[in-house]
Amino acid sequence: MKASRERPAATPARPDVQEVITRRIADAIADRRLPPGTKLTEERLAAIFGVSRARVRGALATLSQRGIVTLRPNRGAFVATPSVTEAREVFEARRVVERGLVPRLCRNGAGLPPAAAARLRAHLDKEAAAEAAGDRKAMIRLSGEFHLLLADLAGNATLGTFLDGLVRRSSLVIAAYESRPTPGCSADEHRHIVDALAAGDGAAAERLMDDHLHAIEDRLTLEDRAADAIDLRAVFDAA
Amino acid sequence: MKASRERPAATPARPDVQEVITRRIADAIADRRLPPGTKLTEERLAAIFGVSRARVRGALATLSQRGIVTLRPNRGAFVATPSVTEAREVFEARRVVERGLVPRLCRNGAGLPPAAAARLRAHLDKEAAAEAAGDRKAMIRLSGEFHLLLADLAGNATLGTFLDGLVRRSSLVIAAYESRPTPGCSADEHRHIVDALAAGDGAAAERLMDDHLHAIEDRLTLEDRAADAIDLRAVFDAA
DNA sequence: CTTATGCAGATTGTCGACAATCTCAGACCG
DNA sequence: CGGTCTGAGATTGTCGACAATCTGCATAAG
Repeated sequence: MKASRERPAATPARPDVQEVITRRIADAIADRRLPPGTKLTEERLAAIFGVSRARVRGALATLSQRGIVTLRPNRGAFVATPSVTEAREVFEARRVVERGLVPRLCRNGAGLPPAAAARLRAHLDKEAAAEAAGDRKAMIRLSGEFHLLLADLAGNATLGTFLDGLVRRSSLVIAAYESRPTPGCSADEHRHIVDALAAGDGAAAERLMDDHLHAIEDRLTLEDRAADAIDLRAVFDAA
Repeated sequence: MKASRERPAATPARPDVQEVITRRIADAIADRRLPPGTKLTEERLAAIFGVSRARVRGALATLSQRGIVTLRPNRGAFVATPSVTEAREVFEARRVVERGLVPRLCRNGAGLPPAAAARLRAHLDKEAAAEAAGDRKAMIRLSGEFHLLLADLAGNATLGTFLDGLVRRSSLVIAAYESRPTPGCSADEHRHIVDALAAGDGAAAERLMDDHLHAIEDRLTLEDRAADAIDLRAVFDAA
């Protein structure tokens, strides 16, 4: 009557407090309710979530490892403000991973499995609806979820969780470096990618994916402008 | 007199206990001194390292996030024993990442920068020396470091730390699933890859890298055989 | 008026103690 | 003889308290 190590249903309703707090903070950051640089005071968060400080501390530690929170010794935790080089690294990493996903999605020209195509089309419809409604918050969220959906359909959880971290960091990068309130976003580009995948044209899909990620990066003004990164002497020597 | 956020030399000799413990455990696992499945009792480790349990706890938590330690609620921490699907995922992820590294290493056919080539050749020599001396421990370590060196030379820290985790997990997979004491390892294959990179032949390098990683995977007997994964009924129904 | 100095409040870092849970062995029963 | 139950020991989960450190403001000196 032993339920062996993998318990499919033996752990039905254990929310695992630590995990929940971690995700709530992560989601708040992804939704831009907590912009880059925000101080995350342990005691305040502990009070908000009704848990002990140790719990919040643990959550902040894991978020720090995922690169979306910065831990400064004796200073506390802050929502990460990615540096310019870090921003470029994140997009480069995404291009590597997401291009690598393509062959798994359209197996040697056979194209997407019907179920996968259906899920992607459904997602594209949601994106279109959000765009039509002008729901900016939903657009941001759905745009990220599109890429995670691809990882999910590729069926590699290891790459999936890595990509999840990259997408979250991308969101942070965009929050830190976007100049205008984003021109037209890119729901169309997603659709083109799905079309190529469905047609089994891997080469085209890889190219479109690469272009898409480059386009997102190019929309940003990736240059140091954070207050504490400015070299005051250089600023005034130039004048 | 402010030393702004990035302190190049202001934090010279702060070992950061937590980090040190994490790495010492991780290295012990990589060196196979702690084989898959080993119980990691908090109090015992705390006594060994001369620190409080909370510190060990933190270290185990981060190792758990990197996938080389498994945390079972109310049971404690164990060196991870990757499942077969997880093993395949890790190698697939490595193929994606390491193939993606190639274009950055030999920029559009220009080949490796001289400094990079020198470091790689020096590493190959060390590998050859270890193989000649029959130093199995060193061979394992150097073989992993070769791939990390590639990530380092590619200059993307984000992909680098991800690959570091993948290499460590690969080591765990090999420890769990290798049948014989490894035939001839693969120092030669590393040399071929470096040759292709130096020649600026990216396509060849990608192919060699892919083959190399497939070869490592194929040397393993990737089938469930862990005691608690065997379905006794199926075993005897077949007879 | 600008620049040092010292103090108070707030926040993080660390630890030990207690409660909850699991493991294992031996006793007990069918 | 095999299976179940109970208890002791060991281990993990959780929390609150105290010390160390930082931040900002008031005060004093130049």
